[in-house]
Amino acid sequence: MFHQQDHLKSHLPDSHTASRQLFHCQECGKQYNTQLGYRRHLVAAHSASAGLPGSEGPPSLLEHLGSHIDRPPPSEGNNNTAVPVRERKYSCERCDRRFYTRKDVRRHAVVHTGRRDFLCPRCAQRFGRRDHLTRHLKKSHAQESGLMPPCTPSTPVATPTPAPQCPVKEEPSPVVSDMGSVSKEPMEPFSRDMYNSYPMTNAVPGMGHPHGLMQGSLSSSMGVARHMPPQSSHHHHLQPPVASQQQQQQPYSNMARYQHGSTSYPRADVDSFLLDLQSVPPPHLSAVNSSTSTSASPQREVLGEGVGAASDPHLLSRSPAISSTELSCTTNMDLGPLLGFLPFSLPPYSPHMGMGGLVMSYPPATTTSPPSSSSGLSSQAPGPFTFFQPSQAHVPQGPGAHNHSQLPQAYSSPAMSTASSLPHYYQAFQQ
DNA sequence: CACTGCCGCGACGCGTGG
DNA sequence: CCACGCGTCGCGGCAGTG
Repeated sequence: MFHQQDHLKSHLPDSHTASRQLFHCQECGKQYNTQLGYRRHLVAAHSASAGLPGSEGPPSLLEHLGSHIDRPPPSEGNNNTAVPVRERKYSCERCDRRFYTRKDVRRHAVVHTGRRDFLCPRCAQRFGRRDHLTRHLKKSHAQESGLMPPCTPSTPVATPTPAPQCPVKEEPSPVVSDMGSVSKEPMEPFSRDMYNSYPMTNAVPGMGHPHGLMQGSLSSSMGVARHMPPQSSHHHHLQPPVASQQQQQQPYSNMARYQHGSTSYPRADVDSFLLDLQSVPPPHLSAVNSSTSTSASPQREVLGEGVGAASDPHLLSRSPAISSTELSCTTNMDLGPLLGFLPFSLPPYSPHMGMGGLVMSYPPATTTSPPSSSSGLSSQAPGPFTFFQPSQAHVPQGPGAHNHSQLPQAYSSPAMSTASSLPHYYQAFQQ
């Protein structure tokens, strides 16, 4: 709703076209989707330094951040302070940032890897940390889920999936490349190594790198379907100058909007996409996984199967039986792009998802539920969808059954076999 | 020591009032 | 067109637990 016409005008170009202008900070190279954002940045980050010396050129974002972080805290300023100085003895190999604890360093690694293994089952947003996903769910989907924040143990678990988290192991997220641009140096080598195991963009088309997705189905389903008038669909292919440059790293056409700090896809876009998705028969999903997840990307194995697969995620993920059920639904549509995309970026937006393994119980009310069904997806989709599955490990539980014990296997892939038993963070380091 | 989750801060996108 | 305020996300610090 826009009360003024000019508001609508300004809204449209900004929010629904890929061709919108990007604002580039000359000093640090950061990009902004909005002029406001750019201005704020200038004020906050460079107003003071405008006249200051010291800028030896545009520092990378990480370096820039590091400069702040490494700066001794106020109390630390003086060595003579009564308060014992706490030192950050653990430093990041990739950016020299220092942390108080080792675990902080590990967690920090996500910044470099750009990995976002935690996928929101409800909106396809991805997060690099579990707690971020938790927070997101609580804040953004609390009411939707109606029940509660999925994460809460209190959740009545019809389905053994208390945890909404769906670690999607594997896949370099769009952010990664973004990160690379931001933190030039440290990032480069690292990310490369990091993703050796999973070829980034083109190597494995089937993998459905998010980018690919964006270009293909996603873009079409997203912008075109709802936000954009049919004629404007071409916007998705337009590249902002900056974006084009990035495109090498990130195949997405729309990348520009999605990168930059926040990985989150514009909600509106996501919503529309999801809606679109709903309109599409779920079957494609199944098709996808068979083609992509299992074969194309071994790594991206299923995490854990939802309820059905609970007993044996592995089986589920590859189970022919399952696929057969899925196949029954398959259509002839060329879902390649979409499929590829799905696993990484979007969960099938349907109630089914929830049922399957997601921790959260979605309101059954979801209007458009593809016929195929509820039982279907959750149980059947071993493929990409499994990503959405809650690591059922959480559920049943016992102390023994815990993420780490089960998920890893699920994740395991030839390439990452060693990582399988490792915690998420460790996996991030796997090379 | 590892892992998880909460908290606070800073930053950005977006909608809206002036 | 500009500026403000809100909502959300990224990130680091840190406490709790096993």
